[in-house]
Amino acid sequence: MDKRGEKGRQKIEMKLIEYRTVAFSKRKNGLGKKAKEYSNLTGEDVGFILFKQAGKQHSYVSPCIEKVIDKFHELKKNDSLQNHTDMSKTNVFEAFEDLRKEVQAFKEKCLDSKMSIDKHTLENRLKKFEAYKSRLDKIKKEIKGDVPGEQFKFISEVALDLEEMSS
Amino acid sequence: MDKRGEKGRQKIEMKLIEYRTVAFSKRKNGLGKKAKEYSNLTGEDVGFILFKQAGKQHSYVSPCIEKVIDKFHELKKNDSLQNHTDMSKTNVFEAFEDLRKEVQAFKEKCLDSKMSIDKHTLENRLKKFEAYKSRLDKIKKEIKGDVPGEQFKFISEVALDLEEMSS
DNA sequence: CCCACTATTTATAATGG
DNA sequence: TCCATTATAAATAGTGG
Repeated sequence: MDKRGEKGRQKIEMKLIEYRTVAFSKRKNGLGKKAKEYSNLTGEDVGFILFKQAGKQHSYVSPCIEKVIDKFHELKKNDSLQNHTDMSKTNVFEAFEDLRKEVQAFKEKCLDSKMSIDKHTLENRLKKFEAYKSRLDKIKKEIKGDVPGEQFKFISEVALDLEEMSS
Repeated sequence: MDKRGEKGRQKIEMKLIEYRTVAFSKRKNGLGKKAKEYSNLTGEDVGFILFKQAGKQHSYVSPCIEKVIDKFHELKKNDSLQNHTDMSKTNVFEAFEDLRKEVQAFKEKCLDSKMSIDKHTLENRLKKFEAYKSRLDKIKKEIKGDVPGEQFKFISEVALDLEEMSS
């Protein structure tokens, strides 16, 4: 008998659908799996954030990102005491977005031949980059021991329910 | 003739491999596609970040996250002038991670029956949540008009080359 | 990097527990 | 939410341009 149309995967139009908790859960897991595979293959660390809109079913926070952020704060304290470096950032994502901006600005200055960078500024920038970089290394090293059974890759996820508290 | 083993997809072990730029590019695109599909289906906004390690081939920044962050800064200025609200956060990811922490702390206080929350504190918290929420709404509204051809969903990506500047 | 093609693997929709 | 099964859809490794 012809089983087509009865069961098995059916094509889904990519538009907003509701109350498909099982399907959403599978896709969220799939997204995490793909991110982890990409990370394992390339060596890049991957983080992602889900912003949940309305009063949907639930909000979810993986323990992994909590751990990374806690460690980040802990190391921030130690670094500022020991090295007197600028450790003002309070969030891994923010710190690295900040670093990206600095790298970009630095590149632009280098490419602009009309403007020469003085050595003091250059040294300060490089110091800051080194500080951030060593902090990431420390975080990765510290977390590695806490995550049992698999190679540490920075796969993290945060889901927020934005409406939940204000209604 | 038997074409198995000659071409077509082969199984790949999920460990670090190098110089597979084409394969990586395909997987990065796939990751973005999956994130966009998830976002379109659920209505949640999704952001992800790639932390690139060593001096690999390239670093990539999508224009989308730039636009969101620029808009965030622009609205921050306006909000603080017009509403005198606390708009100290300088980064979308940081702001929402911060919000998540506040929500969590608030929940814990509510569940702790030994501790009653005074109305003044409660009102201040709700005000702050409302301010963040309206800012996200504004960002989404503003960006929507700038992204041609598709429904706005917060799919953003940042790749960093951490080693590039310090070597 | 892009595109296109093919053969295969992987993800997942539907369903039931 | 989890697990399992099945059939199909989608992703992608390998290759060449």
